Amino acid sequence: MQDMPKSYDHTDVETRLYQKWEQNGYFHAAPNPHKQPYTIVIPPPNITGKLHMGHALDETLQDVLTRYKRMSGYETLWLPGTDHASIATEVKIVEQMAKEGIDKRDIGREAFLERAWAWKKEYGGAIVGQLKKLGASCDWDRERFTMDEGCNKAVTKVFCELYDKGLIYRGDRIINWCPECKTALSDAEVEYEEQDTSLWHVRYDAPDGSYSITVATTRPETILGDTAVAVHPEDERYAAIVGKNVVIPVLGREIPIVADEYVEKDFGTGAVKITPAHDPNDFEVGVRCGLPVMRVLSDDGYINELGGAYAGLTAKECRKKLVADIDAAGNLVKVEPYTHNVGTCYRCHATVEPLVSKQWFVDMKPLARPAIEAVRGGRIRFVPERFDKTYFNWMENIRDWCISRQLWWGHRIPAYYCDACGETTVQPAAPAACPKCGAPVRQDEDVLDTWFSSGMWPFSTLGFPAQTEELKYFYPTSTLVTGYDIIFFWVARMIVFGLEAMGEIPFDTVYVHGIVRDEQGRKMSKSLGNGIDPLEIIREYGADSLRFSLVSGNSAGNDMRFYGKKVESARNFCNKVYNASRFVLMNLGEGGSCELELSKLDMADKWILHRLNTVVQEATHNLDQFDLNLAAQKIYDFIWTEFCDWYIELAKPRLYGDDAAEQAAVKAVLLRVLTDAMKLLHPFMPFITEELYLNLPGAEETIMRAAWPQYTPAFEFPAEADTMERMMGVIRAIRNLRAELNVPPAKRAAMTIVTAPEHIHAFEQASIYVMRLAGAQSVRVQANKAGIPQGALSAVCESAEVFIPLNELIDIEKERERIAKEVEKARGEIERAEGKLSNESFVAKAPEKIILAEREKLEVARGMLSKLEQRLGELG
RNA sequence: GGGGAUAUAGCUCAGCUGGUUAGAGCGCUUCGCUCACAUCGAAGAGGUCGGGGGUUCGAGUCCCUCUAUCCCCACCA
Repeated sequence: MQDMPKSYDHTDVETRLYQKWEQNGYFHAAPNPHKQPYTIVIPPPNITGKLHMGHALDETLQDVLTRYKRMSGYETLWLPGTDHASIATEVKIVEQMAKEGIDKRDIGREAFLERAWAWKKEYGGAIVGQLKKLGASCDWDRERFTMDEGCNKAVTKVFCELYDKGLIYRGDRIINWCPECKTALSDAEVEYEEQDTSLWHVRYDAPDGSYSITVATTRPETILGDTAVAVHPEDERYAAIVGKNVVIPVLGREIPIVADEYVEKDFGTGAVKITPAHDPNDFEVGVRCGLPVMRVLSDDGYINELGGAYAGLTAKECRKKLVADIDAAGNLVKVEPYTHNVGTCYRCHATVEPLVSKQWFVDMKPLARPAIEAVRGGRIRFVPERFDKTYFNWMENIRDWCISRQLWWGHRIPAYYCDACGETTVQPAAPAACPKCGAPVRQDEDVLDTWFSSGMWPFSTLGFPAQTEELKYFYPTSTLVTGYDIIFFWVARMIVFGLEAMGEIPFDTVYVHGIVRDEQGRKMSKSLGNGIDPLEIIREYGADSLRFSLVSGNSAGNDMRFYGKKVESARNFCNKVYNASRFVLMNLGEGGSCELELSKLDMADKWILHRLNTVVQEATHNLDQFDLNLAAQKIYDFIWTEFCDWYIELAKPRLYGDDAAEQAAVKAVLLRVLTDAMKLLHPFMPFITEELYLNLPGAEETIMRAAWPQYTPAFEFPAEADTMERMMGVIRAIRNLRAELNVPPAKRAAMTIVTAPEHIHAFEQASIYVMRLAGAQSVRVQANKAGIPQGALSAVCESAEVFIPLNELIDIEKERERIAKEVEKARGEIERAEGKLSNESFVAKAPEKIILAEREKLEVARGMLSKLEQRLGELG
């Protein structure tokens, strides 16, 4: 123990332990005799090959719960979300391809996949390594739970089942198209951002010029695809010309004027140009009015051959040129500035183009109903509760979900087309030939939305559709931890698919957290460059510090800011914990372990054990309620303030004394409290607690499998704890007096404590503490003021008055000021309590307990006031 | 347009089912390197809990309202 350095070296400990844990398999589920399943499922975050703060928060919260549950005797299974079809990994892979000079258009899909798998594993593995540095205990080595094996089967199976039920269909709809990624997107994947654009007003004239109609648009380039102009059926202004034609300016094409309820009479000119191929509302109008669909934009964002003279231009170029041409033709009525919400791709942030396209869709309404019911009926609970509103709001207004993607990464759609007869076959395994005509078939080139497959995570990772042992044992799982930004993408879909495929909820609790922002409260983002690399923080301050700072000081569901100072203070706490252990180990001496004998305990021992009991109960309760921050705060305060600042100091006089029995008792208490404190702290700070725990006598193989501290009835010492608190009050009062009057710390004095007769005995016993902690040379306890030297300083506190004969040090003016301040305080308190007690309805209606407490407070304050006033009188 | 959140010490935030003289960390002031720890210890200053109503014996905590800021969803060209 002598060779323990003075300050804690997290680098050494964390590096050593994480290697050891990996070797010993401690990162994996611990065996447990009770066989109570408890599973935490982790999300497929946007892994970029690099850990970011969002992950760190996610993983930390999950791991805190996992470790706590494990120590409480539950079996835990922590599934990695990192190997799934996460989008950003694909980005990484595409980057890799670019580096190797591979163009994804040039290579065959199968060949690509093979290489991509290899990269995927490499990058995924790197992430898991980083998570382990954070202390996160995930089961990466379960190869069969990876996407290509188990998950693909699950996804295919569910897809086919939904298809057979008619809930998945293929058709031409308006979808969101990302011209950058060249794929369709679901509504959820579109992010709207406000952009300053213009509103162009364009006049469409009658073929013979006898009438005209003006429409406004934010996307003039879509004029190329106009197939009608619409007005409201009851709009008298246009009633006469409905059914007639107008000519599209510049292009010269004639289109009809139609009437549809969708148009609002009072907005703009009351007339709208209709482009069914490029706007969802226009598409609907087109269906109702039987309009042709004319798509003028290609997949990569260029105007196609239907654009005539404009073909080959980008949408942006086309807009500029067409507007100029319309202006030249005299049909541009006006241009006004306009702010408009423009949809962008949540992945690449390119402006998405709504366009008509043949895609696969899920009919969500029938699937949403049971999913809503599961939450409404309380079978699934959101923590904090308010997020169920977000969930309902989305689920109740859900629309068909576009699930096909033209990406390179993902589960391939199990649909097979026959070019000969046009038959489509949907089944899990590829048919050898077309079941209808026997001709060869080809599989759909598209893959599924990553969130479609992620939605099956709770059971696809457990082997579904095979009825594996894991599936039977762990499904339904219990707790899901994720950020609120992922509720729609993932949580809602898991609930839907869980109920659909398994007939059971996937988990019973969704613990929702906020996002980590930078010091200014801004979202961390690549473009701002304000992201903070968790690994750098770990390197500098340690994983334990990072974890603790992420868990403490903020409540569930709320965003948090990342502060370097906060991590620093967590680091300081590590050092504190380390040094407290160092102190205990240095003093345990040879032989180590000592039995805790209740009969030998001193007042201070009983106090700290009593407090330990309370903290164990409260922290356990907080953890069960998912109030992780409250648990962390209580454990922190207990260790730092009560154990380190008070108990260790209280222990010293007896530890350094010559009474062997006393020493043994103190050592036993120190050991017990420290051991339990390490266990309580372990979920929050896994590395340092493991390290220190293993050094303690009586430690088991690892703290991870140690039992969570329990409430111990034998440690209930309310009376002694109360006396101890009183003594602490006395010590504080003396310290205050010494500090305020600038009494030199070295100046020790013979003090006299005057207190009520019933406290004399206990206070006498505790006098060694006053000597040690308040700088007393000797302490006398008595019920009256006999024998106290004239003009001694006096410190007044709730249960006693302490006299200190340091007459020569007295500065009358200062002392008067100090006492006046205290008098003020006491008077305030008396006024408050009297006010309450003189209120008849308070006395009549408030609970007995509260009234008694108020009377007690009043009593104490009055006692203090009279002593203080008397003292003031003595000072003249 | 619909839904939600937040407003508490200089800063960042806690405060569980209404009852403490309203807490923490950082910052600030004054002391102190006493043999676990200066990544420390001791003492202290600092808040009419956004404004206004209401319920209650009692409200930071419940209800209404106003103001400010933020988020999500939907979206009228």
